[in-house]
Amino acid sequence: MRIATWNINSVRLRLGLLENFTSFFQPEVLCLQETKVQDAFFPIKEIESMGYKHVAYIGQKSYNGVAILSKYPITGVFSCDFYNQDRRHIAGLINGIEIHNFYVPAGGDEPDEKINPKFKHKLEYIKFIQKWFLENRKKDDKIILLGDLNIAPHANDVWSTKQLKNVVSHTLVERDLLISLQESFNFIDSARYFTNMEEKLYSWWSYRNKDWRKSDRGRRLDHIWASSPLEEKLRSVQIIKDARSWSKPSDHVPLILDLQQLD
DNA sequence: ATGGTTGGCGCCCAA
Repeated sequence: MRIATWNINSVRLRLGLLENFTSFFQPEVLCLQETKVQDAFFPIKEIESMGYKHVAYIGQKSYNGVAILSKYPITGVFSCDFYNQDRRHIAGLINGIEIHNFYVPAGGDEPDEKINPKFKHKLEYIKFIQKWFLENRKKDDKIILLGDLNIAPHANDVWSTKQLKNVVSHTLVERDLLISLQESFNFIDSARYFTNMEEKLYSWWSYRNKDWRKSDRGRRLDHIWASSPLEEKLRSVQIIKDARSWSKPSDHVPLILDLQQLD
């Protein structure tokens, strides 16, 4: 089974790119973040015509919004309001795996929770996710946790760990919280499972860099984690870097995880 | 140290 995640930064604006991506890479399951559309206006017909007959989505006007597009049935769909009314989470069961799609708050500019409520929100959001999994799920459940987690946890998940140490997404408090969430539930960081820690890995390049490929000031903000019962099923991970140079791109590129056919 | 760009919406906010 091929599972992908992509912060698409407006699903309606990028239906053409979505069509190109899905027809070329053929993910059976695709999780989107920042759909930026209310449910009444979600482009369900267009997405069904791309082959995704099972779609779960929850959105709001202008901001946030998440969706799961699937070629297999989705059951038990739910969304947690972890903190406020933001539409940042949707989950469902597909082929025996519970898939959790997250859009973690970006956290604003100032990495100080005393003066920046957005940063406080972000830290609390990660703690909330951790608490929820520890209280509601077991480590031997088959779970995929993926999405735009808006944190680059390791030194080589950013272009310069020194220059970004006080930049929201790579501060020590964020990195520690994300790694704590991962380790407390024995989640496997699938991209790092297949690529050693010394190698740079990015999934996001700012719109503000004129020549993003040349400067290559990226960050790995998007993740696909698997619970330990899925370890033997992990086959490969791809980060579709070329997507950043498509016409009218998202600032995030898709990640793809291939799992061995599940029985 | 600063500013750079994008999307959605509506005359600015969030990223």
